[in-house]
Amino acid sequence: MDERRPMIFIVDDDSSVLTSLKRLLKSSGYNVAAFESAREFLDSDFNVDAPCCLVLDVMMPEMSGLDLQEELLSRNLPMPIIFVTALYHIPSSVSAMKKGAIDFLTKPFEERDLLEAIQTALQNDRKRRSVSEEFAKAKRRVALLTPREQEILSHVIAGKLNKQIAFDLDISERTVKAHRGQIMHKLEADSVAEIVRLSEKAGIQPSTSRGD
Amino acid sequence: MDERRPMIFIVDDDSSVLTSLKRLLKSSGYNVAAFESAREFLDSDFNVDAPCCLVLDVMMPEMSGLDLQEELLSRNLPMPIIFVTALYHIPSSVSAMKKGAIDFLTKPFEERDLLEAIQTALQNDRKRRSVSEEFAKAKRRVALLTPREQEILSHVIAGKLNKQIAFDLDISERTVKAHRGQIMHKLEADSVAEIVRLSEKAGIQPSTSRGD
DNA sequence: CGCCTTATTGTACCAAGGTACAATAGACAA
DNA sequence: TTGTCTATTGTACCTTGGTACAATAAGGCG
Repeated sequence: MDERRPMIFIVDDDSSVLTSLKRLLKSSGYNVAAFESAREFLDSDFNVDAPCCLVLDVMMPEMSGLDLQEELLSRNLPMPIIFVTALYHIPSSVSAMKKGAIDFLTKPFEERDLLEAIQTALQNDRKRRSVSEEFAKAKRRVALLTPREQEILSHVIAGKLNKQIAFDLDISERTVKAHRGQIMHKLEADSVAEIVRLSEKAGIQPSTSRGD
Repeated sequence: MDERRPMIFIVDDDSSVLTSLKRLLKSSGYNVAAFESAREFLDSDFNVDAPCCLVLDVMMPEMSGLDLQEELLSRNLPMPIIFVTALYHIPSSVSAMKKGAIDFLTKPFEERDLLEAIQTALQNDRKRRSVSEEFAKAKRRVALLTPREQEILSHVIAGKLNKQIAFDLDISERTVKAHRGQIMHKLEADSVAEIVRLSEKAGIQPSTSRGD
């Protein structure tokens, strides 16, 4: 369970708010990086290898907090966002929440609420990271297989007999066995059950009777 | 893909709003049931077997829309909710969204926005129903197995050899084979891959080497 | 041109899964 | 008590999976 210290990014065009938030979060034990604009944040290296989240002001010149959220989504850069705003505009808050924001706090807000939201956000990010790591690991494993082996794999996890696979691919049963041996070895698995689960995590679809 | 006609529930203490919403939604082709209070709705038979959602007013005497949302959640009665409100209160909207509301519309709202939200809500409900039906189906299948058979099953989907299962449970390999045959037959499966997938859907955990 | 990877196949053998044809024993209900 | 369900086990046999011992052939690369 060794884990890097969580990192909180803050983006707010009001430098006094930025400073006080920074102080608050640092004193709460977080690593903090503060930015005065969305652009500045986007140009930074926010793709850190630690659980993180973004505390984001809504109203900012040039690129608003909502724009930044949109930008991160379209670039497929997952980042839990906690909005803070002095603007009381329900459609904004609803839109932000629909797009996955963790919370939407109106200034002035309780420190406790922000810290709680951050806890939630970090927990989300940890979860997302672990799921995505699981997925990547499974993909890496499967990537060790040759295309032909992956083809055989999709038949194996469909529960087909070697005989059937051989027929489907028009090769000998012996060849299927050879590939299958390679698959089990490369995936470091020693049962069909294991490779079924691994394949599911990797998103491999079982072949449907007809050649896929 | 035969499916019952979607059902929209409306709860609003303002009977004129209720009437006009009812008319709008009926004319859009939905079945509609309207209620003047949360309590009335809760006392009704809203557990229909069709995709549905709830259009819910926030401000109501006795039990507010948010209270009703909370009540449904705590009773584990899933129902996509679209809030409509004349109250401009961001924390309410954020809270509602955090608790899974589909949308939170402020009056007056565009008909189009409501209809779109309803589309989304119904799509959500269809998805939820299909997932939950898949789950129930898998559970029903597994429920056909005797406790002992389920025990064997958890070992089988862990990828264990009959020999190992026999050792773990201190029975003969022949007995394991007998149970295994029963399992395959009752689950109408003809490969380990199939029962691994079925078991996953049913939430059966593979046994960890030690007797579970 | 050799070397490596990949795909293919063969023979032979053993281990594992599955089943047909059984029997025994306990629990529980009609 | 009798019958059914469940769990258990045995013997014998066949199928399937897996592997050890290979060999052949095509394609890419230094």
